Amino acid sequence: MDAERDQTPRSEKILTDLQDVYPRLSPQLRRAAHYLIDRPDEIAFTSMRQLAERANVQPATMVRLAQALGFDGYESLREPFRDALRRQPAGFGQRARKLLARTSRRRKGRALAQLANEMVASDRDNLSLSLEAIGSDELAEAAGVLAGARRIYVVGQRSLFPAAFYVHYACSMFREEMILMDGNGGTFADRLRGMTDADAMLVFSFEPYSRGAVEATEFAATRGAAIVAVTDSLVSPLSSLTKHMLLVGTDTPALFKSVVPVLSIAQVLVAQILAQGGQAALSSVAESEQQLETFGAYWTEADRVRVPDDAGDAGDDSPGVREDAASFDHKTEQRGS
Amino acid sequence: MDAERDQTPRSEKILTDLQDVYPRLSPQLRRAAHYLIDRPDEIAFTSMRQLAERANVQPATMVRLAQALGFDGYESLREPFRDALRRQPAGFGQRARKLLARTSRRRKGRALAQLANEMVASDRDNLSLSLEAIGSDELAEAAGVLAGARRIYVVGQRSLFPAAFYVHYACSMFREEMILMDGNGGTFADRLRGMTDADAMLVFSFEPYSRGAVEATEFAATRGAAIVAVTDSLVSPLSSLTKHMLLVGTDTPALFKSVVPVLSIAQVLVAQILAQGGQAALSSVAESEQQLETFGAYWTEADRVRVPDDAGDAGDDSPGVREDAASFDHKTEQRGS
DNA sequence: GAATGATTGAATCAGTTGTTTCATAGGGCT
DNA sequence: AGCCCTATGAAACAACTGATTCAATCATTC
Repeated sequence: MDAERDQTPRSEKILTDLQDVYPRLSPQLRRAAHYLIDRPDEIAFTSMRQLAERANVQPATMVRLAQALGFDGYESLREPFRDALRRQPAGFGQRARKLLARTSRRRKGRALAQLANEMVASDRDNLSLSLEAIGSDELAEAAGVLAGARRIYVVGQRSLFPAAFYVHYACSMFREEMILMDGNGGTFADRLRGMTDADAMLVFSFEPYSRGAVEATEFAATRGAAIVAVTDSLVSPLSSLTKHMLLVGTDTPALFKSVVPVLSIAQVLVAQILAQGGQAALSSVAESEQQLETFGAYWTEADRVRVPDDAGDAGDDSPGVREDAASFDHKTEQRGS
Repeated sequence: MDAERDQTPRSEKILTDLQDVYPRLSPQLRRAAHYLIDRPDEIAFTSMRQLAERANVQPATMVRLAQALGFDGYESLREPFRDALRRQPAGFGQRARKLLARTSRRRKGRALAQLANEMVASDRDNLSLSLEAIGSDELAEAAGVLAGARRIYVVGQRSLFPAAFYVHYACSMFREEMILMDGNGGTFADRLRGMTDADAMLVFSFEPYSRGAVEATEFAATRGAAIVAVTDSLVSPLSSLTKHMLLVGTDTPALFKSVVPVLSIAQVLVAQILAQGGQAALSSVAESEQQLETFGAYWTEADRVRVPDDAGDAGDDSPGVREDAASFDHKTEQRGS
């Protein structure tokens, strides 16, 4: 009884079993299992229906999943998770680490580990500081300017190209007339043609300020376009060109500056532009996603290689599927790959 | 560490409050309170009726006790105790839903400001959770694998292309044989030619997993290349293909998933690859930067626009900045430097 | 192309949930 | 005694719980 009290809670075993059985589950059951695997602790508190809703699954599917795992029903599946949570509120990370860790700890790893911790910690700090410094009002105003523009030109070079790309990509899901200023084939400046004062430019630039970004912004200023600049200093070359300047921090223990705060702000901008687009924007997103889906851009569960016989795909462990789960054996379907 | 960011859960406060109020309670309420004080964690899971039975009290008494403490009812009294046990920070999904409902209200600017705050807040949470979940040891090991490879193929599509681009860009500053898998001109797969088991692949992929990323990873696996996958689930299609899987969170109140944690991890990886490159890598960075500078890639102070005709003063320090920056004054002081 | 069987969605079930209501019981006060 | 007010118990409530059933759908095989 109390043999397994210390080490491995029953819930852990269930989760590993779940992963083993996963490839043999039906699509709908997979979706349920997927959610359960990602958020194991939810099941302890959440009711079947709520959980099903969050996993985009019929309520009954949760029961079926539980039964497929050899339990009587949802309630008995939930019990172990409650127990596990009751005795020790350990971190979600512990589990992932346990599952994946085959680490032989090195001495050298210590310094690296500390670097990792410090970098992430400073990103955390930067995030809150940046938003606080900018002020959400100003942010909303900048987003409003962008949302109201005819076209939005997005500029970001080198390490800030990711931010520009992200904004362009995300906004293109619900909005036309997004222009990303990449330098593909040396056509950087060409894109600026046709810019008017009805347009807006969103520019990301940190020190050292890349020439292209600055010049593009200057050009936009002469055309009378509204400019929103995400930059790192009040005396950045962009500051004299715009009323909407969003200052973000970049401090990090690492050699390169951190782009995390920029991307966070970029995401907020996108969300606010989206919000100002109203219902039309939302349905545009849905439409875009659906289009991508029918286009086959996404990998689907149907593409997963199914293992007909016993074979743990998770690795060399072969932790042994619980015998109750043997009820999957008859489901030996192999889909077209 | 700061993983214990809840220094004082609300549930603790409730318990001390309970003890304070205790003497003023009626006999029946005391009995209920007594049981609650002795077994505080029971309330998180047990139903009102069951709890009442164990405490030898009427079911309604539990409600009355909750109300006596200032809560709406048993449910709202239970919430803090559940939160305390919960591993993840309080309900992302819940917050998102609340936010969505709120957005439809008339005070739009208010909602936008709150959206910004909550997005950044959840990014913050995601950062620490992700690093904790991954574990710095594993992170260092993954970086070691990449650093030791002959070539590094970097894969990331759609919203995760920023991460791939960043890693490629940053690592190219100190390392050769970096290959970014962009789809420029439809040449996505072509880049994989020549991959051997001496190489490594760094792939970013979240749900919905883009087909190209998965297929590229599968190909790399057949070639025997080392694979480091940054993904969002233990049952992601990449999980069966690699030993080095780095799990990161993506929760955000906004419509799109957050890429911030991914980029943070990407930065850490870059820093660690750089660190393992030693002095040679460092000087490579310096060299690269210098080369960029002489190449004129960066804007310099000498390039600052002088105000030619209007508003007389054309001082070379920072003439145009002043008046525009006046509107930012209050922000400046908050931020410090 | 029809037949088969697994898989799914919707409706439905009895039981339980948290909460409210109401009537009774108790105890202090004039 | 009377009255008033709180405390308590019991019942009723609507909403929700987990679970079951059945028809429709899908993919596969003959």
